[in-house]
Amino acid sequence: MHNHEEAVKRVKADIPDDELLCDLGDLFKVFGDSTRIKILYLLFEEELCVCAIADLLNMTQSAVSHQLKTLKDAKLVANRREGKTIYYSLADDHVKTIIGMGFEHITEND
Amino acid sequence: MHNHEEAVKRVKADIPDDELLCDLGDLFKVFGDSTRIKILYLLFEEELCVCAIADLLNMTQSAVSHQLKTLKDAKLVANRREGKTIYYSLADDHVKTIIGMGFEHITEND
DNA sequence: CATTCATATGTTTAACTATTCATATGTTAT
DNA sequence: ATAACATATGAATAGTTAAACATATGAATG
Repeated sequence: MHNHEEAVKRVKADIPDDELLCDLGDLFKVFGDSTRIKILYLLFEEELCVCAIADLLNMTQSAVSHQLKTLKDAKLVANRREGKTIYYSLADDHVKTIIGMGFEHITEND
Repeated sequence: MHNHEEAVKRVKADIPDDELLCDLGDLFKVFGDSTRIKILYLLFEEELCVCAIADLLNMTQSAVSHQLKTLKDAKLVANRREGKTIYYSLADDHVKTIIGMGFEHITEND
């Protein structure tokens, strides 16, 4: 094995907490599904009820509801009730920023 | 079913291309694994050879190599050869920005 | 209070994926 | 050329997960 001990020492000190890195991975995992990306994109425009999302994506209400739960657990979307209907919206601006950066990366590399 | 036709019409026009959204999902999928996040974080500091990364993460060379391939396919890392050794580094600044945004999101929500 | 509507949730299954193990490739030195 | 080293790759396996299906919750209405 060649000598890389110096580099290892330099880097080792600055490794963030393992739990933090796992949380980061878990957050991006939520973005890492095209259905969820689509839902987030829909909500860029305006808040929508569950069945509107299901209509727009041509998916069952159940599938959409499951994914909305995942998004809500990650605090990427919020919801409010109005009678029988529940409207979902983006939770904050990080969502747009993160997706925007991903978009840039893709479009800048062919 | 209640009436959400207006909202559906408004949003429907602005849905990006399906392929783009899938590509976006695929990109974030690459970030969505704690091992790959850790590798990227290590490379924040400086370029590293494969076995240094394996050392730092306490993983086999093979596992690291597989993940580096995934990262390279997504154009998140680049590499250069120096003799028998291959050094990996971050491909561009999007990586830092995207991870930084994810970090903010996590830390701002407890 | 029973029914209907909108949404949520538990369970199952098929597809995907991270790691391991074994092996191959490519480089340097003897 | 052959051996040793650094890395890559193919195949197998175990764990994860998205969607489908069936069912449950919770709100409005008659």
